[in-house]
Amino acid sequence: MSSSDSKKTPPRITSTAELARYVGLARTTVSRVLNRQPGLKQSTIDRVHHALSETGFTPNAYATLIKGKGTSSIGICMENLLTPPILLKLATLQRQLRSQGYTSLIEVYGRGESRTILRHFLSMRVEAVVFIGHFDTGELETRIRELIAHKTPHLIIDHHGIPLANTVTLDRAQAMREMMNHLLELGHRSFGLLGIPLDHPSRFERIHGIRAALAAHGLDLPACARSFDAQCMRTQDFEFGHALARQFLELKQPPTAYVALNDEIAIGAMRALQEAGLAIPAGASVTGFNNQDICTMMAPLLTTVDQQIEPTIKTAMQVLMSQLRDGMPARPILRTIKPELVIRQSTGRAAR
Amino acid sequence: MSSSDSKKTPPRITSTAELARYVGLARTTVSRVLNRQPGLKQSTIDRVHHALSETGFTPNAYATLIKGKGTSSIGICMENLLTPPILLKLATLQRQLRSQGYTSLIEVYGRGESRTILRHFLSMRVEAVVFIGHFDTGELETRIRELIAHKTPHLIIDHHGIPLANTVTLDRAQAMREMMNHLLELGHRSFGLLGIPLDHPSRFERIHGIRAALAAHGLDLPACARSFDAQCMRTQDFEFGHALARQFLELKQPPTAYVALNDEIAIGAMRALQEAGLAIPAGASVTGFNNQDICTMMAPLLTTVDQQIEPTIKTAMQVLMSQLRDGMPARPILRTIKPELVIRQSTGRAAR
DNA sequence: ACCATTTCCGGACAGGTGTCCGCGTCAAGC
DNA sequence: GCTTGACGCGGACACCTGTCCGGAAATGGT
Repeated sequence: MSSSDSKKTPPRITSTAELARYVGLARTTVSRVLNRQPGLKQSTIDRVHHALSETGFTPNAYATLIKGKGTSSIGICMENLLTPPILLKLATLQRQLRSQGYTSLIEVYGRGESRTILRHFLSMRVEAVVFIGHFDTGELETRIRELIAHKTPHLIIDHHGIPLANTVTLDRAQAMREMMNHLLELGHRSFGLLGIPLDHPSRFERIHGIRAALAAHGLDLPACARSFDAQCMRTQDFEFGHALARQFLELKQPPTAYVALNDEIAIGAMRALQEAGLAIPAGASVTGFNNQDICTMMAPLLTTVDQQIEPTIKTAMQVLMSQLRDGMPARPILRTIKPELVIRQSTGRAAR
Repeated sequence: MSSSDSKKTPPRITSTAELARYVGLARTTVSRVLNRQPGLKQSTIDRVHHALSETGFTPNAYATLIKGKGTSSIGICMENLLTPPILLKLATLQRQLRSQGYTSLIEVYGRGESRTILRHFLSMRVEAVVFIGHFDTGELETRIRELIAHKTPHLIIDHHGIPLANTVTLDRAQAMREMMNHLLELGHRSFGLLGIPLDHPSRFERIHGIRAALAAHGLDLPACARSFDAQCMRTQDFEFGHALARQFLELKQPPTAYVALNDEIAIGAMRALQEAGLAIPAGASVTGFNNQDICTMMAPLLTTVDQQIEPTIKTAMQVLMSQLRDGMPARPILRTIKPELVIRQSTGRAAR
């Protein structure tokens, strides 16, 4: 009655010692099997493996990782604002990290929680921290300073404007320059900016690109472009775009071209314009940003800017891996990704 | 030269012992401060806290969690297929878990990787595992069996059809019944199903609801509904819906109402129908599923089904917490969420 | 039966933290 | 100057795994 009743309920094993007792071996022997050390009889190995699959035991990861010899884990932060392109980046990054043997700790958080999150990451001894998406610049900069002081590598994807941070970001100034050139060549001279305030720091890059393109044509930004966004309030993007466009339509001289912060706002605006009886692009041109799938499902198809997600993540991995290999760089790394203008049907010759 | 040069570079501290040496206290004293034990002078506490913020030291989580007495962590699994509603659920769930003191380990994986992921979770001693979204049923069932054998609580959100699993899911049969009733009352008698195969197990629920509604009106499913999807191939949903609708338009008698698996497919189909010169809803009705933001940006506004994400996650939390408190239930828990039909403009009286 | 070799045991240590306990120290009160 | 109490010190143990090492046991061959 000692060895024949184990067929029913394999006990719950929580340590290698218990497993060793269960199969009648020494703890060290079991450990050697688990770590594929040589000098073991095949029958012993099989015996352990059998018990392993029978009980579903897994060695406690925390015990192995105490020694601090590399946890092989990366912390990834994102803000609550989950948009499709950001998520695509997340999934791509996690897959590539896993293929390199790294596990990722992901935290989605709201404003003011970043301190807690970062402390959690550090207590988990992550080897690097990645931020994806847009954040509160001040809060983020504080976190970056802490990471640098802590000598933990970091990387920011898609948030430009923190000089001391390692950054991989789309060249949004270049994107806006190309977009504006496209519109200028079509004869547009008055522009409505949707979701892009003229003076908000987080949109500095875009405004800079717009201004440069206008200047190259001998035009002045405040004279021919207008924005209704006092500050950056991004919720319910579709509705937001819709409301903004309606505001523009109340002007005596509405703009002939609308440049939106993203595809959702552009689509909302398109709808408002169409509701007001304007044909697109005959009556007004509209441009988006991000080139999400939905752009090809609108009538008309939306002209937009492609984010180049694959190259972005590829570059991000390079920057990350080089830091993990060689340690933190002397100076912050900045890599910009070239955007790609995607011209479809929502832009056309200016009326008049 | 021994105590005045520490202003420049606070050393990198990696253990409480080092921190204790740094502030000139005993390791145990520091530990007591960190764990808020009574019987300590305020000045001592301040001294430690100051050094703490100065060096940015965080206790090694792995060392504390060795003992296995509750890691307070939950594993969350999702498939590569990241859709907005699924992500909204993820973010909501993670936030609620955090407010209850749990951290979440998130893994986004592709087919065939679930075994590795689950082993990782178990080695991290998670207290429960949550699956969000749609999965390969066979693979998922195997994982659930392992979890049950391992006495680890689990929960599946939004994947119906595994009897032995604890499940929280939208009542999709009910949703389809209501939707079909709506269409039947409008006079529709021939239906095109988009992305909903008639015999695929993962769509069983929906077909069941559709069949029930038809039967209540004395109608027969195969006679009046048709689907072109041989199997469940979901990539590029917009394109998919577009292609499916075009296929239907080649029939001699195209259906008067189209019922889509989700909003994206419905939008793609709407576009194909409109391109073919059909007005919606005058020429044909189209329905979506999920009630994503974009539904209100289409012309016409899309009739759809709301997922009730808040109640879903609230229920999920209840099921999770009850398991964590009282242990695994004797019988699997099944909670269904009542959907809400959202009637907008894309459905109308049947032509003829 | 003896010896050599393979294989396994069991003890030991390290790694960082939490906790308990006895003892030393220091200051305050009498 | 003594007692008393408050507070910090430092040793010890536990948690679980990986690894090393000497010795014991089993196995194989002759």
